[in-house]
Amino acid sequence: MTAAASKKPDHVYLVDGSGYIFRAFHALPPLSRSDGTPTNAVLGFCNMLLKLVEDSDAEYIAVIFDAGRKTFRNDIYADYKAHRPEAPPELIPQFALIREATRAFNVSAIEMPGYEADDLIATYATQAAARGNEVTIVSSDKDLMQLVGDRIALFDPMKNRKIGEAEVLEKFGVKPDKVVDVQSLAGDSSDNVPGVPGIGIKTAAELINTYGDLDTLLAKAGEIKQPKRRENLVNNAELARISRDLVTLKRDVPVEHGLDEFVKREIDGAVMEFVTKNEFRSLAAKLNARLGEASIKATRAAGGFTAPVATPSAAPAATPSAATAPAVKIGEGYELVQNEAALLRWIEAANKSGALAFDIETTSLNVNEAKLVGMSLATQAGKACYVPVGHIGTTGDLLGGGAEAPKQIPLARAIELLKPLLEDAAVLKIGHNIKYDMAVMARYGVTIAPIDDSMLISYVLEGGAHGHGMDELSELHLGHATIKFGDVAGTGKQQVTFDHVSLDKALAYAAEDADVTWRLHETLKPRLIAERLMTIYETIERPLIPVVAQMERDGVKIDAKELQRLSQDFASRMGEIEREIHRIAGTEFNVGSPKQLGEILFDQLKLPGGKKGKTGAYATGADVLEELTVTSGHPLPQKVLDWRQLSKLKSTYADALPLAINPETGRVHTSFALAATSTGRLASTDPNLQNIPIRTEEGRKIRRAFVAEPGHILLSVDYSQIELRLAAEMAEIEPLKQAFRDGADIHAMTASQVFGVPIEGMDPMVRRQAKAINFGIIYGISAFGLSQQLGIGQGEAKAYIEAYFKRYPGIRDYMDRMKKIAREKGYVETLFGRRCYVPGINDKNPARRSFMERAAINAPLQGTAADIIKRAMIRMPAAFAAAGLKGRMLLQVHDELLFEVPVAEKDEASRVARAIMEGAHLPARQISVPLIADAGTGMNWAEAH
DNA sequence: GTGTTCACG
DNA sequence: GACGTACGTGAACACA
Repeated sequence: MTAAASKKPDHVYLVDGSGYIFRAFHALPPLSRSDGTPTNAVLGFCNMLLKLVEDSDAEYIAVIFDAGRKTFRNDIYADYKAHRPEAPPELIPQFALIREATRAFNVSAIEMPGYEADDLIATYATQAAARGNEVTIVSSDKDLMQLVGDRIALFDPMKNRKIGEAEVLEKFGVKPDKVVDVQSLAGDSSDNVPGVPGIGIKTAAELINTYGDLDTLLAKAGEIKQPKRRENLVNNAELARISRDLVTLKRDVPVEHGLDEFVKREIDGAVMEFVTKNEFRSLAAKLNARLGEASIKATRAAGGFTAPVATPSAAPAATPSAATAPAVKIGEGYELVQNEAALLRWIEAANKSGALAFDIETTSLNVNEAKLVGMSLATQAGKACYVPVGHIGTTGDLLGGGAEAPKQIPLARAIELLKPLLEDAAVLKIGHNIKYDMAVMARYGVTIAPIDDSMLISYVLEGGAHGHGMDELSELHLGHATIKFGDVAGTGKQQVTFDHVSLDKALAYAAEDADVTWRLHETLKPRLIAERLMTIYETIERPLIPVVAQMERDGVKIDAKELQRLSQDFASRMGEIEREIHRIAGTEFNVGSPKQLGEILFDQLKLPGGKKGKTGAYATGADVLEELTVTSGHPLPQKVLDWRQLSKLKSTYADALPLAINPETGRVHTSFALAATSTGRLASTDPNLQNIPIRTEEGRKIRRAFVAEPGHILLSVDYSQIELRLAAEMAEIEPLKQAFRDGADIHAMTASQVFGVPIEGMDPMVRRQAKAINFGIIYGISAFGLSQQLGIGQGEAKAYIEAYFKRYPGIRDYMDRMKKIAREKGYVETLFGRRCYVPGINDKNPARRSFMERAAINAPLQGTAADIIKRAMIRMPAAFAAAGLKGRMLLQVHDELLFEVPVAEKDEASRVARAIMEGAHLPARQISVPLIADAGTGMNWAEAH
């Protein structure tokens, strides 16, 4: 035994497998294998286990599971855990997989019928502590807190923090040995432990601290002053005792396996089979590297090499202390940089390494309002620092306790020192959503280049599979729970801006972000080559960053006065309509409440129909109200529709947009999200300028408030029918392609081909139906969808689709092909090779599956169109410059680009923009139908369109 | 925080 | 044939 030989006691890790799976399942984004089996919790578990095996000082490891729902506690109290809902269906297959994973990692998986995992953990922890071992229980279950002691600690793998005596005291208000007493009184609604009514944790702790323990308290319950509390305690003493039996963990379970069986074993090749089967690509890469390393070491050792083997990470791994295990690497050893000498050392290190991860902290997520508070740098995994430049001390409470502004390098000086590095062409700057850092730093006169972006790399690799925020990716690829912003700056009303955060907290948070960014880059960048996605990243996503950043910075001019006039007009008309609605309904109610409206329409007025959705509320959407106008002839639904339109226009646009005007520039600066959609499109937020009204006359009034500077005009250039053209191309619909080449009326042609009517003198209704079919093709047509769109029966819709397929067999082939590819690979591809993941394509729920199938059909079309306009955007600034144009590109709305150009440039700018857009696919791809872009100009956006 | 509704492509 | 639908977004509001 090693225990006797070494001074340090052996370290035993007991992992609460059942607890982990529930928490990981809810904390991690949904992921699944290409056969549809969900795997998010399994991947989280594997990452956690790997870290434990590789990075901790564990001598013994076991994972403990619940064997079944029924335990001896049900004999004590039949309702124990009775309220527990059934596990969600996506979780169920993961239980078995996690046991499988445990064995694949060569770790003991322990369970025992009749006992909960918690009891087994209590038993083993007690045994191990008794023989002098140190015990870490990996779990965030508060029920295990009663076990904490000198030799036993908890480690919360989701929050990545140790739970010792201090944390238990914080949670329960008592030391670990009294936790049971507090729980017996307070009860636990999630486990259905009754406790004493009216007593929560706060009160329970107060009582136990006064009386010492539960028995003494119950014996002296009569002395308690508060009458209600006294009565409850006296009457429910037995309930408290039963509760105690329920929450007290059994430390003497007659276990079948001894601690010695848990001795840590090395991971071997068996694990690869498991991770491959479950399609854990980045984990496989990590394991491959480690297994390779291990086998090299073994070979060298066998060959008698005596020289030390160099490891890739230069820093020797520190021996993990009990306080921080098992997450030793991320989050440790960061440096707070408060003087120039220290900063210069980091700059030198970055120059040497040729790359640095860079991240800034500011007072706002909004680029234009953000003030720089600090910068963090990482120059290798685990080597990171934080440079505060704008901290203004902490705000104290009423008793004081606030702190003075801390020592830091003056902002201007820090920027002066860092600017050459950030602009150095020989040093790669890696950021996570670096567009933000670039935009803020640009305001301080720094132009960051060259760049890489770990968020966009992740987006190119796995767009549509999950989100790409740093927190989520850290969990996914590094198995590390990052410190959350709310953890350092507070949440809700107490949240403060980062300049008020204390330096120690700021260091831990900010330096970790740079460290994690570095590691994500290290993990993900090589995959771009391995998975043949480097081209998408290097020719589309990365070059788009500065282009979009410039558009955001330029912003668009808005006529606030005009919007205020519109708002007043809308308000007065809404008031009139509202009075009429109340008069017709016979009661006053909130027209804006779908619930109240539904009750008025269907319960009170007894209008026909009235379908309740899954939440039990009547549906009152526009389609329902329009239908109701026809079927009932009642005037109310139309009034509500009118009111809703005005209400939408007023609150979302007329009132909100003026508030978004930046006082310094006098313009509105949206933010384009580069990694938000599953298809490659951009998304616009804060405010969303991609959904400014245009379809109705009232709505167009809003668009008129988007104006050009004096001496300028707005130029709008949009692709004509781009997705349908791409459908013709990608589905090889020859007649459709020919029609586009001929510049024919595409919908009339479809009508002619499908319904067999001549184009000359065609009924507009017939053309309209054909148009709906053409749109349907892009969306992954369904009989139901088409019937809804056209207001016809499903049978009729089905017949149309059949006719279409018969006429154009290519489209059916295309649809089947996309579904097959999505099922087999989990993603579909655009013409340019962008992957669009379609998770859930193999779902056993047919509704969800159909949904994902239609997404798989649509994504290559929508995504290719997105690729093309992005290529155009990237070329636009240079094309304008080459033509001597001063015009600026302001907005992108999926198939449209909006420019602001000097009046004199009107024609030339239109010509250049159209040429760039129409040739954007070249030379990378040839498309056998022409891409057409139409240009329009005007004093405002409505005129230009 | 979730669901409904509606603005856009 | 099941099951609930056209694809992709973001913001405001009501309600829990």
